[in-house]
Amino acid sequence: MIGRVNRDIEGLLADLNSPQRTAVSHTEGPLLVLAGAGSGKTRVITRRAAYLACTVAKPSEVLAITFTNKAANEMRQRIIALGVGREMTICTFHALGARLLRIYHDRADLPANFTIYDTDDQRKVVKEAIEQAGLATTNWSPAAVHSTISRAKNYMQTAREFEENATDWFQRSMAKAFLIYDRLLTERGALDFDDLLLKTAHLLRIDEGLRRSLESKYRYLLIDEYQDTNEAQYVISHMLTREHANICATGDPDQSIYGWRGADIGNILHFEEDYPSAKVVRLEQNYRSTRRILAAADRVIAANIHRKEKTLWTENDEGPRVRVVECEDANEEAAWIAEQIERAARDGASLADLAVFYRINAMSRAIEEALLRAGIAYQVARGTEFYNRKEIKDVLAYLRLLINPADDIALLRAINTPARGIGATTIGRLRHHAVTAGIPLMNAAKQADSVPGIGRALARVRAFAALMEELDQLAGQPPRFVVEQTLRRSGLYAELNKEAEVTSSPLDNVNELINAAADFQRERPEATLIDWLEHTSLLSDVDSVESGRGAVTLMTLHACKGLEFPVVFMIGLEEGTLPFSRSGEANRSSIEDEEEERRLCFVGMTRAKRELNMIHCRYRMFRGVETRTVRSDFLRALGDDDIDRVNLSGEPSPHRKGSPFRGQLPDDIELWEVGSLVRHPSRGLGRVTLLRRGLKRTHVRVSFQDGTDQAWVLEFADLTRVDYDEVE
DNA sequence: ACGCCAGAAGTTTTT
DNA sequence: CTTCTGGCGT
Repeated sequence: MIGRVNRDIEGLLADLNSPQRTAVSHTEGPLLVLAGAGSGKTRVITRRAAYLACTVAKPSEVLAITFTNKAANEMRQRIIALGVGREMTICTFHALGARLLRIYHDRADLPANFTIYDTDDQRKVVKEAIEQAGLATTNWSPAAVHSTISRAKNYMQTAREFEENATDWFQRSMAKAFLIYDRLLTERGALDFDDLLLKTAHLLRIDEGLRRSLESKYRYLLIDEYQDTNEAQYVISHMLTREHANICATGDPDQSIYGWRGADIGNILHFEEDYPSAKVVRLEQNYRSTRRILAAADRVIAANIHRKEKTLWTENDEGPRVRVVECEDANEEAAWIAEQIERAARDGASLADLAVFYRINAMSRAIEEALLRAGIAYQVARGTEFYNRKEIKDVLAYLRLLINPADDIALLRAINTPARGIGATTIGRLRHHAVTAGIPLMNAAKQADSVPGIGRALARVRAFAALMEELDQLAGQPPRFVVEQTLRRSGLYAELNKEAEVTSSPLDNVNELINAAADFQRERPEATLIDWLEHTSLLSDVDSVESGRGAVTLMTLHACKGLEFPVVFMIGLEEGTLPFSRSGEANRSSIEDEEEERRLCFVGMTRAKRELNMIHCRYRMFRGVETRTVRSDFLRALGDDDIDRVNLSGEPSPHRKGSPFRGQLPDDIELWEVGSLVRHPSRGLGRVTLLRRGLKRTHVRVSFQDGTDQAWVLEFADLTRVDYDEVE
């Protein structure tokens, strides 16, 4: 027996390089693995988890936290393949939070059946909160308020604290909405995504007994993508390792791309200060990409100032040159990619080897159309989209209401879908009754008899309440069965069948939902409806990506993190798109934002194993208007040597001298000052109100004659200075 | 109560 | 170019 285990341990270390081996065999105490792109990090983590389970720990004592469910599943498969039991806990921070809060709900002061609200639901609640706070939704966009709330929660700031820190009317109003938002969630027994982390972190802080017992249960903690953890996740990981300090963080500061949602790159940069006894291992040998790809990626990332120097090297061959392609517009871009893919396929490549990355989801459309036209199979990494479909949300609303009758958002969706003749007036009356009695809408519906003025609708509301009670009898059955019965008994199925003469896709989708429930049940035979709903709420976009499906993969640059493909196409290498900036808010794009964009570009480039194509268009549609673009500064960083530059649009390059779009400061820049008169081709005459010379760019703000303001990066603004005497 | 139409509004990235 | 909203008509 001992002999066998020893052989296994040998096997776990056998084909690793020296730093990898150090990381895998380090068992006790804090460990930081700074793993450059393609340096075999996944291999190290899985081996290390298995190594722990073969030497110092029981599998159930190892907790591994990954960034996505997909990563968790793959890791689990690999560990099982290494011959280690299935008892290891491998999940995302959010899933861990959901699980702990579900088990220890009474300590966390939550109902056992709490619902997890998705972005859509969260926004609806925010909207209600804004209204109840007496603010106008015209001035206070739910999306903006929501993102402020979310940001605060990511920093573990409660609504109360937010209120205490509010200095002006604007912040006090925001605090008001925040407080109401949280109250509404509580009333409905609902948590948002941020709460899953926040409440878990809070629980571990206040309940020392629980913290201790969890810490000793999970004696070894592994956290992947540590550079993308936020404050709440940081607290959770520290609470779980306070005494044994067996924390292994892996990540790469150069791949930190979630700062906008509260991720703090400082967590990984200051790991050694948090754990002075930390062992630090650097993985710098890249096994993934060709030398040329690596060199190109390095040239891009090297421009970041706030950075720990790191040298990635490889023994791989040089490979073909990186290609930079200029297209006329998005259609040409898409057509060219389709053509390249066709050719690659003819040459024997598998479609699964090819991927297209873009900065924003909206950019997938043109590519999809071109691939469709060419008859090329593709998959878009947008797993959550399926669950955002109307017909799917309709079914889920019933299920959520079954689990949690206090979920008013779910009731409002289900009560008149399919149409039962319960309209706005009746719902208004139910609402009023619910608010007066301080009860959820579902209870109000059950007491419809005592709702004043309900009239003819009484019978209909009663029928709905009866339906829910009938379904409630089934709620303990396996998910698949409940889904099916809900579809049948609610009348949704009949409705979709009727519609199917026009479009069958909604019907197909709900059937797909039944399959999804069945699959889940097969994976976890003991799973309840609650488990399945939780699972569906925590799905992420990449989770739907399957390798080996024989299809080209389309995804955002954020979604591609952690993956690799032999051939990569990156599109939209244009200022404003990559790096992304919101138009008219040039003054908001800070150095930090710009560096994060550069890291995003770096992440995309380092996914490529053999061929990397970076494409930019001279024109791109923006809100239905064809807009002139400027090549991304990231392409300039690549230089000209050793790069294949392809120009598909035969026309003269627009970047010649004299063009206002050349991305250079105007020749007479020294004459520009605040107060200068300038002319813009479409906006007319204006006056410079701000001129700020940054490290790399000059920002300018202009106030026009019509009273409007506009901010630009001067290099890219189509402005010319006008002398006073010209104007008179 | 519900469907249709016109007008406005809005687009990062995600658990 | 879409997607959502709100108002109006049936």
